[in-house]
Amino acid sequence: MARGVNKVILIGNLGGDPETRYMPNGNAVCNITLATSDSWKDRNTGQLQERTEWHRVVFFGKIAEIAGQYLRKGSKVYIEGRLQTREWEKDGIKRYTTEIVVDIGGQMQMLDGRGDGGGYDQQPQGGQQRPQQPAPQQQAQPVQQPDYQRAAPAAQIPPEPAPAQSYDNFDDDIPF
Amino acid sequence: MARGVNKVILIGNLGGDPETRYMPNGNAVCNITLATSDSWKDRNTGQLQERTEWHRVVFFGKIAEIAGQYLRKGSKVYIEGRLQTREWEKDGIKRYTTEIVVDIGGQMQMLDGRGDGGGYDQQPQGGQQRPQQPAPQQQAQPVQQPDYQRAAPAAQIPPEPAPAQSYDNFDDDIPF
Amino acid sequence: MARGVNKVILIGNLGGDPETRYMPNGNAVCNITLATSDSWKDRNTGQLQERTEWHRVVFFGKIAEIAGQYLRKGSKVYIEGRLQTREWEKDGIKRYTTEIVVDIGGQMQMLDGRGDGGGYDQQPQGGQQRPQQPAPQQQAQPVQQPDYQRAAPAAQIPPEPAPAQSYDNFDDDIPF
Amino acid sequence: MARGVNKVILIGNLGGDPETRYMPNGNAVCNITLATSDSWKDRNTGQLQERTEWHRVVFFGKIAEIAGQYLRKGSKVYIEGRLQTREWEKDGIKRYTTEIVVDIGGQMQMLDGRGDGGGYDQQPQGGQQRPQQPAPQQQAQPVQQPDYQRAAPAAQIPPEPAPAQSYDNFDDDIPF
DNA sequence: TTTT
DNA sequence: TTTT
Repeated sequence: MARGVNKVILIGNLGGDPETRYMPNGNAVCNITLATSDSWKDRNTGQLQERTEWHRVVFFGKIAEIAGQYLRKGSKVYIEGRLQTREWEKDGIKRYTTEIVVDIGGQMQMLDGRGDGGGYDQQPQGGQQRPQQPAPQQQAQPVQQPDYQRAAPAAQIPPEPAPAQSYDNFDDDIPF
Repeated sequence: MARGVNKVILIGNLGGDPETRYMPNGNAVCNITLATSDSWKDRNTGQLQERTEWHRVVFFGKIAEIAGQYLRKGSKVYIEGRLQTREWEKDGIKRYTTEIVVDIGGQMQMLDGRGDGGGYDQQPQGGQQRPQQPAPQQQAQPVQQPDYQRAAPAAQIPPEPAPAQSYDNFDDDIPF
Repeated sequence: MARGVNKVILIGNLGGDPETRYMPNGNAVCNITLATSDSWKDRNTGQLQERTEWHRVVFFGKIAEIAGQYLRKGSKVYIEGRLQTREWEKDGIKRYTTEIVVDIGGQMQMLDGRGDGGGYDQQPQGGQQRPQQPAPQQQAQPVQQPDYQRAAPAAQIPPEPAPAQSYDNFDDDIPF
Repeated sequence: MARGVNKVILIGNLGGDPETRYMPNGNAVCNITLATSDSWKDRNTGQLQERTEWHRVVFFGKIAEIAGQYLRKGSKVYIEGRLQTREWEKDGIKRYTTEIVVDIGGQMQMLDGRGDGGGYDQQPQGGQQRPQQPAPQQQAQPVQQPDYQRAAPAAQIPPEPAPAQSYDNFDDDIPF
């Protein structure tokens, strides 16, 4: 149940390799940082400005395993998740960090054509090793290039023809 | 698995009561039409123009049951689904209809404060009756105001403090 | 120009009245906090859990004026913006706050049927007064229930007929 | 103004080269077809199924010129637009076609790393020639790899640190 | 810390 | 008609 909508959609590049860890129950958690960039012309100087926004993304569960396996530093990726802010403390001072959580309700889509992470290598990424005991059923699953969050579509789905619209009789009062 | 993203987000009002039917296997299918409206000033005449777009939305599965149960003509609703075009034939002529499919990968959120459909009555909606034999487990589920597609969130969730940003030292070259 | 996508979509309720201020150049800035809620059943205890996520939303420009004018504590609203993290300092310690920025590239949509803020009163909201000198042209604009970000649509817009799909010949291997 | 939300987000590949035409007033219109694919395992046979959905996308205005210039058959692209259904007639029979309209309120983002269309060549695309008389100002604009719909961001935007969350004390009742 |  |  929910009262509200909390949705984040990002397309960006990884600032570093993903970091995957495992919880005591065997569930995976994978962290990445994602850069999205804007550039615009300064109104006064006319100079081209650029600004990069960095996002903290955390994957949970099966999607975390695949993120850790296929993404690499530099990978371009589509992310759909939700905003979540958590509290932490340093030197007795409370701080807050906002993350984009991607779990069963989210989506991840690699955008590097090759089907790899677009990164440096394809070795299973380092970091904390998966505990061997728990959650053996997840290891068994041969994870291919995934989707997540995609139900099987309905029965038929033919392409949709129709003549291109004629705009010849349009006047100035139209679509833009 | 998916190679691509196919997402539709709508907020609008139902043009009529939902129509729910059941497939041979007991699964529910619910159809609604949804109106979204735009208005704008004609560039030439300066007159206020209005245009309503009508969308065909089809729910599948458990979310179809809840849509049929809670939505009514006039209800305001948030919909998240995917585009799908299907072929059909009339008088030997092929036609195509594009619908917004909402199933396990989608979301529905009622936006009428009361928690009912915002519509005329609250009687279980008519139309085809659910077959009594199949899928009895779904009848057992006491469906409250639903969400769908929402995993249990992470552990803590504190409000987030921070002073409002000072914009006093801003010049003209900013956010807009 | 952009290299990436940075989009946030929220539907929630305001935790308090909006706070509007004006920058030296006359541009408005409006801050709100928005709550989105999730509830779910604890897997172990079966108890219903609830968690509220609080979001800091900041409007800029014309949309800030309308947000400040129409939204109130408790208002339900649809927001489309982008994530942005800014640095600030307290007691010599750097902190970071993530906000959802809504400006010309974003959207706001009130979801309280009445067309008012759904809140307590309809008085022009207090807080910092608008400076009288700059940007007088914006005061002149009679702001109705707004949209933003909506181009005039194309010429015609008929409702769309088509027979409902027959699912009678479906087997178990379908849409969900 | 709008009463409702009508948003489509697609990531897919072009089925053919874009077709650009110009309206009498000099405004560009560009049509593409976009494929999004799903694959899933048949529940009964266990076989991998695939289904491609084809979308008709129409760009208007400046974004149409850039789409026509940079996109090619096979290009991967992110699209944000709105649903619109238009009526047309053939043999005295009314038909309806649903398109995704991308104009000033939408967005386009090329996802082929190279910065070209990812397609076959980079020659200015054929089709109807732009009329030389009207809208000369648009020809003057040196269109680079665009964004659209992106306002200049706020003043500062530093990266956001914080220690990675410790999940060691988590039990089974968490994020997924 | 990414990318073009 | 695309892509992997």
